[in-house]
Amino acid sequence: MVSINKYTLKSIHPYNLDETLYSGQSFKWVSLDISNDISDNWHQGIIDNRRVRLAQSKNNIYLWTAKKYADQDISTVSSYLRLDDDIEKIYLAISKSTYITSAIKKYRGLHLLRQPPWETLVTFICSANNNIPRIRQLVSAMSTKFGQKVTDTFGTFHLFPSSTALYNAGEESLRELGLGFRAKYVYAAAELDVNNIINVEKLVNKNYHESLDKLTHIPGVGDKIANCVLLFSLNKLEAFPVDVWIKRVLREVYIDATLPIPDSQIRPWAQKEFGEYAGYLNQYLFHNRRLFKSTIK
DNA sequence: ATCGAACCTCCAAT
DNA sequence: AATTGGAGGTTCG
Repeated sequence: MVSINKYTLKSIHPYNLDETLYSGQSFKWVSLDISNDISDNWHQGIIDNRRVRLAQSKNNIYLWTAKKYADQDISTVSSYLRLDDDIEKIYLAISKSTYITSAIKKYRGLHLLRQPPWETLVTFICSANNNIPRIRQLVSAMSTKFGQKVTDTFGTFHLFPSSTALYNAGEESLRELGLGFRAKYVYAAAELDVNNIINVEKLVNKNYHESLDKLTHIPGVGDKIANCVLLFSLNKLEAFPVDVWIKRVLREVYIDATLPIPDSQIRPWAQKEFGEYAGYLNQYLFHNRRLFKSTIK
């Protein structure tokens, strides 16, 4: 009989688990239809090689896992959720407009994640010219087909496939999963990683600009996707992905005829304007503007 | 240098 | 019921 328990991860800073897990940084969390003494709103996901269940009540994050793995999982989850970010200090640094202070107020506790670099890279290559349900579908299909099968106390599941697994899979079978033109790019990224030419896992030790340069040398990875990888997995809080939503909100709030900035200069302009935590500001701008889309396009 | 179009696929909106 | 347009972008001409 395996012992399963719920563990508490105390957050000394405000945290909003729901907003964080579904804020377009990760595409593999699912909401469970299970309720128990702790919560009726559990989320299940995989971090590295471990499947975990998380819930929140007040300022406590709850981890539901086998006792045997508790220590390891607490440490993995704390890092993944960035529980140690001094978010109040970050709020002070990025509160540069009434628009952003109102977004912070609405989504207080929304955090960036610290995800595994390789799967973040592949996921965001798959995000190009694509919609969220399909990104989720592709990530799931790649895992089921090419990821290592694992059994835990909750049943069986598949890890996100390694670069070797995707390299061995080949471009054609990735195309068969529905990746389309992105199959070529994922395959190329796997090949560069396998041959030790560009290892995204190793970029965590490099600075922002060197990592950006390396990432954008991967086919299918431009400035936007590279900045997503830098921000969501490589711990570069100054990274600033400029997508259609960010462009929209910046033009609505900051940039206009009196401050004309060409598209190509938006990212460096924003980093200079918003500073070392520009990436956190980006996440709040994005989240706020995207959830507003049903009202105004 | 800069700027559209094309790119795979799926599906919601005509 | 068939067709078109677009989706959290990048590349190619």
